[in-house]
Amino acid sequence: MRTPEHGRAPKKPTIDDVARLSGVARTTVSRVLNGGPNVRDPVRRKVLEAVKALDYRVNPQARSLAGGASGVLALILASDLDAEPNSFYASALELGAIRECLLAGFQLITRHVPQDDPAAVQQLLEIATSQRCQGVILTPPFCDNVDLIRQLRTRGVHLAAVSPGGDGRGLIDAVGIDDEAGGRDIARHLIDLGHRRLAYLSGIPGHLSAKSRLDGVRRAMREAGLDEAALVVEPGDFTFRSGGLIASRLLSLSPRPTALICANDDMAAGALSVAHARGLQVPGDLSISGFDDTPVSGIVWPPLTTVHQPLKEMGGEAVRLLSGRIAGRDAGDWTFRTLPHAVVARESVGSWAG
Amino acid sequence: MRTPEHGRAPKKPTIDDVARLSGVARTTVSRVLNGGPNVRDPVRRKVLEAVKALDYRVNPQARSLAGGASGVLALILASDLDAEPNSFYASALELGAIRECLLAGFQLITRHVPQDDPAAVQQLLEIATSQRCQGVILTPPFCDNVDLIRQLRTRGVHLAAVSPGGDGRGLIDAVGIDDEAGGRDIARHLIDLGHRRLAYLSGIPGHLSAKSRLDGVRRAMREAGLDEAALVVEPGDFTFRSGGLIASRLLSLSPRPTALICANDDMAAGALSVAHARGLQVPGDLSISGFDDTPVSGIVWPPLTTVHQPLKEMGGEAVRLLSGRIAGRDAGDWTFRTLPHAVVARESVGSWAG
DNA sequence: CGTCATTATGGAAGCGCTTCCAATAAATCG
DNA sequence: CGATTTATTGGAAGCGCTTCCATAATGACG
Repeated sequence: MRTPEHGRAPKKPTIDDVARLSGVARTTVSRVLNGGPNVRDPVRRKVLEAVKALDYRVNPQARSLAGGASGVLALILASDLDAEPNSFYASALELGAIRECLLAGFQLITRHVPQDDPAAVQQLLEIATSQRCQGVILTPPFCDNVDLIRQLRTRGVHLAAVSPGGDGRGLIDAVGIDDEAGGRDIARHLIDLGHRRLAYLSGIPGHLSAKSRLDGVRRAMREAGLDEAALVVEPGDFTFRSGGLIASRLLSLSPRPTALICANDDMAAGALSVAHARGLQVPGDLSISGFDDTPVSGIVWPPLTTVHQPLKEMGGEAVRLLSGRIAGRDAGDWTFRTLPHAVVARESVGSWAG
Repeated sequence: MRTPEHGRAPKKPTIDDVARLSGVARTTVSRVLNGGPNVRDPVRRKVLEAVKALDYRVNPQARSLAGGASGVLALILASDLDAEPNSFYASALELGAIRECLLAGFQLITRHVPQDDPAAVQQLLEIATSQRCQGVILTPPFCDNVDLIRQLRTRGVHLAAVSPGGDGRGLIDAVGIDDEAGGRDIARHLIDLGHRRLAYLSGIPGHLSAKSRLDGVRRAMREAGLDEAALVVEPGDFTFRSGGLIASRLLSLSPRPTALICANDDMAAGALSVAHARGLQVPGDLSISGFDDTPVSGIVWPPLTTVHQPLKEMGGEAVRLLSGRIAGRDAGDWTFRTLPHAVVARESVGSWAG
C-alpha cells in the first residue's frame, strides 16, 4: 500500500523540513503559511524561499486534524443516483460553488439525494456527520425542511440555502431570486403578447419557491384583469418526461391553452417535443416558456423564452454565506440575498391574436 | 472559529471513547473498524455495540493522516470554469465514478481544466499534489498526453484513463468503447439507409478516440465501396456552438451532404438547430447523427440517432481500476477494458433515396 | 501436562499540522 | 536609560487515528 510498483511515491517534504531549511521554528512556518501576524519580513521571505525550494505543500489532512476544522462543505442536490445525470441546474449551482470554494480554501462535496425517500433526512445527516462537514448547502426541497435544518444545526453544522420557500427565509442564510416576481414577469410577458388561455406546468409539490412562481403567475393574471381560476395547473416533477406527459394532456383539452408556462427548462423541452410530435408550430400554434435559462433553453428548437436565474452566482453566494458564518465574521440574523432575474425572450413564445 | 453561535458543535466521540466503553484497547477497536483479522466474535460484538451506542464515526482526516493514504481520487475533465456548466458527458462520468467511490470508500474530487491552456499540465499536477490524490482519472484529451502521465507517475499518483487514443492504451489502465467500431457502425447505418454524401463534424484535434471514430467512418465507406476522399471533414470542438457553425458552412455546399455525422451529441444538437433555422426537414432533407447518447439526444427534436456509450459504467470502471492498483491487488500490465457501444436509432436519421 | 506454534490483544510511537503559552527581542516612554 | 509594553519567535502538547512490536491467551500435539 505504501509502494506502488511504478513511480516510487517520493517522500513529501513536511513543515519541519521547511523549518529546518529556513532555520526557524515550526511554529513560525505555520504562521507564515497561514498569514498570521507578527512575522518580520526577512523571516517571512526566508520561509517562503524554503517552501519554494522544497516544493512544499501543506498536508490538508494534517491541517484539518490539528486545526479541528475539516474544511469540507457539502452541496445537497435533490435527485437520484440512478436517474439521469446532473441536470444543468445542478451543474451550474455546483460550478459556482466550486469556484468559490477554491477561493475560500474549502473543499466541496456534492451529493445527490433522492427527494421523496423517507430516509433522505437520515442519509443527509449521515453525509454531514461522516464527512465532518463544516457547512451544508441545501437546495429545494430540502431547504424547506424545517426538521432537517434543526437536526443539522444540532450537529453543529453551518447551513445555507438556495431558493428556500417563504418559511425557510427566516430560518437560514439563503440566496435566491424573487420567484414570485419571476413568475409574474413571465406571465405578464405572455399576457402582453395576447395570450389568455394559460396553463402552468408545475414542479414537485414540496418545492416552495416554484410555488411562489405560480403565485406570481396568478398575480399577473389578476393584475391584467383575467380570471385566475381559468389558469390550468398541472403538477409535474421538473423532468423532461413529466413535461411531455403533462403537455400531452393539456393539448388534448379544448379549447386548448395557447401558452404553457413551465416550472423549469427541462419540462419546457418535454412539452416542446410533444408539440413537435403533434405537428404544432411553436410559437405559431402554441407558446412555451421555461424557467432557469439553463443551456437546455438554447439547445432545443425553437430556443426557449425563459426566466434567467443566475445559478452560478447563487452557488457561489451560498458558499460565501457559509464561509462567513464559519469564520464567525457574520453573526446575528439570517441573511437572504436576492439576486436579479430576467425574462429572456427567445423564439418559443410568440404573440397570440386569437 | 471553534464555537458557532448556533448549535454548540457537540464534541464528537473518538475511537478512545469507543475503546473505553467497550473495555478493549484502541488498537482492537481500530481492527474491528477496519475489518482486520484476529478479533474474536464476542469482542467484535462488544465494540460494535459501543460504536452504535456512541453513534461513533471515524474521523476521515485522522485516518488519512495516520494511515498515510488520503483516500482522495480526482476526476479530471477538460473544459473551462467560465464556459457552460458540465456537459452531460462529464456529468455521467462523474456520477458513475462517485457511485463507485462511495462503495470503495474513496472520496472523489472533480476538476475542470481548460484543455488548450499551456498551463493545464501544471494545474493538473498542482491539483494532484496539493490534494494529495492517490489516484487520478484522466479523460480526453489529457489521457493522451504522455508527458502528463509520466509526470503524475513520478509524483507517485496512480492513474486511469477514460477513452484514451491508440497510444495511451499501452501506458495506462483504461476503459472505453471501441471507438473505431462505433464510427464504423454509425456510418454503415447511414450508408445502409442510402446516404452517399456524408460529412463528419469532428471534435478537437488532440482527441484521439474521436479520431478513431473518424477512422471508423472512413473504413465503413471503403467497405461500402465508396470513395472515402468524398467525406467532408470539418474540425470543431465538441460544443453546441461549433456544431452550428460547421453545419452552416456544410449546408451551403453544393451539392450539400445528405447526412452529418457528429463527434458528439452537443454538436449534433447545434447542427440540428441550424437545420431548423434554414427550414430543412430532419430527417427528410438532412440526416444528423450524434455520439454518446447523452440526455441531449432525447431532448432535441427530432430525437437524435446516436451511438450509445455506457458513460456511467465507464466512470465506475475507472475508479475500480484505480482502486485495484492502489490496493496493490492488480499488478503488472496495464488493462484496457472495452465496454459495449450501440447505435441507437431515433428520428434524426432517415433513409435517402436521392 | 509441558512445549511450541498460533491467534488475540494491548502499549506506544508517530502521521504533519495548529495553537497555547512561555521566552525573548524590539520598541516605547516617563 | 531602566521599566514597561508590545511585537516576534520557539517549545511542547495534542488532534484522532493506524501500525509496529511486544505480550498474553489459546490451541495443537506427543
